[in-house]
Amino acid sequence: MGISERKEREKAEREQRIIGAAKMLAEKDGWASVTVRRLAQEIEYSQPVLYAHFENRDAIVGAVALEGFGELGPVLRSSVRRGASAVQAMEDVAMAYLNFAFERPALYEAMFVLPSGLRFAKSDTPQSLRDTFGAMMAVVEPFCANAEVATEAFWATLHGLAELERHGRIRAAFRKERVAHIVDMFSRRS
Amino acid sequence: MGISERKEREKAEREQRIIGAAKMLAEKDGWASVTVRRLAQEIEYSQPVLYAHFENRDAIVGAVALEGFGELGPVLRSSVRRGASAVQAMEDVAMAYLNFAFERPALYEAMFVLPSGLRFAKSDTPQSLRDTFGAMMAVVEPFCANAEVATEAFWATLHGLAELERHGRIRAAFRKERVAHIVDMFSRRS
DNA sequence: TGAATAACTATAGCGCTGCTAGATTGTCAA
DNA sequence: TTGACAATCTAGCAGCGCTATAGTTATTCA
Repeated sequence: MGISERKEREKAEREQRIIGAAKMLAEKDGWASVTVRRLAQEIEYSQPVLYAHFENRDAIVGAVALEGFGELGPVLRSSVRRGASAVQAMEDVAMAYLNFAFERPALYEAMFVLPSGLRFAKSDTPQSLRDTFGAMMAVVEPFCANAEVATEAFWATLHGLAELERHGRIRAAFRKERVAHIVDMFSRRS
Repeated sequence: MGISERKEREKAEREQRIIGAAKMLAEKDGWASVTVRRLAQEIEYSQPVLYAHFENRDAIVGAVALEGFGELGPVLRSSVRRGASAVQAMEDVAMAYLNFAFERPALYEAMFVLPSGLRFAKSDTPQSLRDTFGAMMAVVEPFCANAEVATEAFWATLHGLAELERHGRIRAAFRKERVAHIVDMFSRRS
């Protein structure tokens, strides 16, 4: 039955094209301009075809978000310089996180802001999500007794910094000072 | 010229009714269900009337957001218990901030997440926004040399905690532990 | 007081959205 | 070749933000 396998392959391919088109359009013109109609046009199929792949528009955002986590984890891990101290490692991860948020705003938005139907901190949390959390925990762990709680706090701080700066709530010019401050705080033994 | 004054009064009244209706609908069914049509129906005028008050839908969100800041500042200030130590004061403000975010999610969303056209950290920043920032700075100041940067970091942490928990990214059950952890960190002299 | 003017408000419509029922086309087994 | 099934498209619904235009009401002046 090579036929059904080919069909499955083609379907997976098309699904990837939808996700790619969504990613591209979102990065280019923002998520508001990512409409099902435009995506359909992009992949050269009619609108209803998309609903054979995704339950609704949110699910498409969710698929992009998942790809984002697939990227963010490795980005954070590889951001740590060779031979870096534990403090430097934490600073590297913090800066890498913020750079990711600012350089890929649409992707970041899909991952953390838009409704996407993704579940976290639950049994069905995908591996890439756990990996990303793990990458952050790796640099927090050396300093804290309760690593999970501390990592959640660390993550929240980075997310808050990214969001407030992205919305112009805090001064972009002082990003480095803020990172220095929070790394200084998180890197004290307790 | 009492006539034009009466008209101005009526217009201001109607504007308040629009904002009130938006707030109410948003809290009840979420911002997605706050449509210009529904607001028009709510205040018993036709749709175009709303555009005599606000440039567009976002501006209505912005007006609600501004009211939110008018509430949040005083809430934070009055949250500090009488005779509280500096550390307790910081914890009180942190908890009050998170409670506000979770108890008034729609209001909080308007203030920090949705596009609202509000400017921050600029010369035209409204007083209520400065007040809110000041309320947070008041509890951070005693511990930090660069109070503004530290306050931005503190605020970012609280915002991150609120958003990640609201989206189910971190475990709601550990809120208190996280707050204890971040207060512990922020309340060390540097 | 009655006509002219200005201010206000409603109707109706545009182009867009997410989503789907039903018709149509293409594919494959009998 | 034909019938069944799956894949796909056409066409449409109800709703959205927003606005041009028409109509009504209130105000002003002769």
